[in-house]
Amino acid sequence: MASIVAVAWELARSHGIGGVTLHALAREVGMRQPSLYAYFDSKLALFDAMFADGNRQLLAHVDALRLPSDPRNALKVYMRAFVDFATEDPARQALLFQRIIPGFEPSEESYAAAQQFMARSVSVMNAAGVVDQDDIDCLIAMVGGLVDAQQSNDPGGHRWTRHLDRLIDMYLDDIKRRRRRR
Amino acid sequence: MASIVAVAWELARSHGIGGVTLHALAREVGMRQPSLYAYFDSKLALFDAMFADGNRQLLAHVDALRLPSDPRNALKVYMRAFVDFATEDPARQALLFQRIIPGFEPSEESYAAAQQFMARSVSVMNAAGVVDQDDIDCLIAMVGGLVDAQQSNDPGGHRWTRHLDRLIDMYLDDIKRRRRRR
DNA sequence: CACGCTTCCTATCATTGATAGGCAGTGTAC
DNA sequence: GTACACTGCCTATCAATGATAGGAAGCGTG
Repeated sequence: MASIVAVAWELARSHGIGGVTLHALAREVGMRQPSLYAYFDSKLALFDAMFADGNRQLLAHVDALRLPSDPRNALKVYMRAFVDFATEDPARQALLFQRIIPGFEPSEESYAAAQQFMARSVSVMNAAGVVDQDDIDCLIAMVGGLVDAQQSNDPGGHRWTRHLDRLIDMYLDDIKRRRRRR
Repeated sequence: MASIVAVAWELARSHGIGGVTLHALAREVGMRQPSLYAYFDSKLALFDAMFADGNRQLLAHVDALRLPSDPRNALKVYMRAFVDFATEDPARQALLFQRIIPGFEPSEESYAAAQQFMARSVSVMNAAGVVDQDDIDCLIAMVGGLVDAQQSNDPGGHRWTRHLDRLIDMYLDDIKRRRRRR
């Protein structure tokens, strides 16, 4: 089952996440299309497994980081790792962070992996002084916006993502400034 | 042809942009599915027409605004109008601003409408002191990130979009500060 | 050996986008 | 007034794709 998911990722990388076909996937793993239904109840179930797998990859990616002791730098390194991960594989990014697949909604179980990554992110943000839910929301939206704009308008480049550190600095400074004002 | 596009938008609103089917669309306009090919060379051509139509709607929406004379407030009102437009109809937002449709790429002609909106946006940003391409990019990414996060995590709400004005202020202030520093 | 379980197969569907070819109505040229 | 062409829509049919039904081969256990 894990190897089927791995082959599915290969297909997604070469033909886009929407170009993954059960017939092609079955051919690639040396089976006939109906046999895949022994492993996945539906095509959406396959995507669900891929979603969970991708989030586990992401978690492993950020857990392998050696974060600087300075919380602000740690946040930068962490977010940079996320941005790199997201822009590295467009198909994966599409499945994990966009609503590309019509009708796809991650299962409770697969969503847990995503929430685990989210919790990890929040702890890094907290350490850097991003504590309020509003600020967490805004920072996430900003980073997501960078990734999205990068992917949509300049795939493979860094016209947007190169501003990541500056935007983080700007936002952290703004938080500090607001805190001082109170 | 315009009326077919209008019906297609209705279908998109009720079943999602991915749920638009040529058979259903034909039924809705009182024809058989193959007859639609007299108006659109393919389903992607239909989406292209919808893309152009949606961008014209957007352009009309922002052109109808009476912008405050203060450039900063004008930018806020303008961006608010955009955010409202984008979050108002998820299906339209998906077609216009996300890469939802596998294989869909707007035609040169339809893309012109999008660029027209972009040019309008840039002029409003310019007036507010957002001049460098880098700053324009970042501001667009931020606003897009808000819309995206809103749509994905809290559709119909305003948990993210309510921070729009504050983020604009923060970014404009940052530009001013950087300018002073030079 | 008989039974049951797993694994994969063949055959077949329904849906959907797309193509081929035809037919009725309408207007125009001669 | 008849022939012709053009427009607008139709029926019939395809190929691709996701999904289901039912069966056969292999394998282990009692």
